[in-house]
Amino acid sequence: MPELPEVEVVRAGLVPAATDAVVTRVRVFDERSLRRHPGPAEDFIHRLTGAVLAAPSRRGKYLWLPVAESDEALVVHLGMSGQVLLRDPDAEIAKLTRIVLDMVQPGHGPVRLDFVDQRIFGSMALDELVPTGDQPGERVPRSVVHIARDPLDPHFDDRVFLDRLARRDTTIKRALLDQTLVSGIGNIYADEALWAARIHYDQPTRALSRARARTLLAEVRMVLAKALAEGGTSFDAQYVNVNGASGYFSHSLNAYGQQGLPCPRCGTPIVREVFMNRGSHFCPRCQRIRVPRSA
DNA sequence: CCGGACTCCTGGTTGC
DNA sequence: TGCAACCAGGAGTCCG
Repeated sequence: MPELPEVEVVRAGLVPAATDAVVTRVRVFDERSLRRHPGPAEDFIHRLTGAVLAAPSRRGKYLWLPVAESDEALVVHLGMSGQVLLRDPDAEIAKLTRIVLDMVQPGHGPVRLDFVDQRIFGSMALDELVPTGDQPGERVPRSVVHIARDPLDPHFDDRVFLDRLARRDTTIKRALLDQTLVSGIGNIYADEALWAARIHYDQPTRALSRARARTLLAEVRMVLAKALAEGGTSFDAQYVNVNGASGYFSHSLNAYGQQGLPCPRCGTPIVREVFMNRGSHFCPRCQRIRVPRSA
């Protein structure tokens, strides 16, 4: 599942081909990929055709391409299975392609942007850019306003995050996956960061000390940065899958999907449990729920 | 504020 | 070999 590192790899991969590109043609093969667009496909096509795109931005798992000299942006969310591919305009269109943008980039020339999405949880949409309020001049799509900054954002405020976390009466993995508290973390990197910090996924946040919360945040950053470094080097220049088809960096996972395999730290078999309708992978020895003595 | 249930969706895998 | 059931889960919404 694309999480922050995968989306960032896509964003970075799009910079040379999409910045200053003119959209010359828009094809929508499946309108369900426009579920979040406020209008019919014809509206999407009409407004996007002829638009000049600016450098792509990202917050958490959301990616957007501002439309130059306008208050709009093309918002892309990859959902569970979305991919953004840059192709030669003459290349064959793959089976699960939902939307295709033909573009011309000065210097780069003609290029085709394919939005491929098997499960159609992802989407493209045109949305209004609005000020963030806390950073002068900064704008994000309206549909992204409620998303918290991600831990790799230079304006992410550790203290604010730790304060908000401390006030939450919930469990830690639920909090990590709450994109309005901290963004960019999905199921894989939540499990990986919790493993690294030796915290059980169902640990009540009320019983999590500030020191351990700080450690967890540091591990989240490390896990994201490491995946980003690996993903960032795994795709080459031009007409490649900018989504990095490299299996989401699965070669360096310690807990996610490792059920039955020995914990890299202590050798105890990793356990998988269902939590929040998804798998949670953890070491039953290294990661135990801790409760205060008074509780 | 919190959590649970439900919805969206389909290719690949599993099980009979 | 055939086919149905099951699984993966990001995120929004509704409800108690």
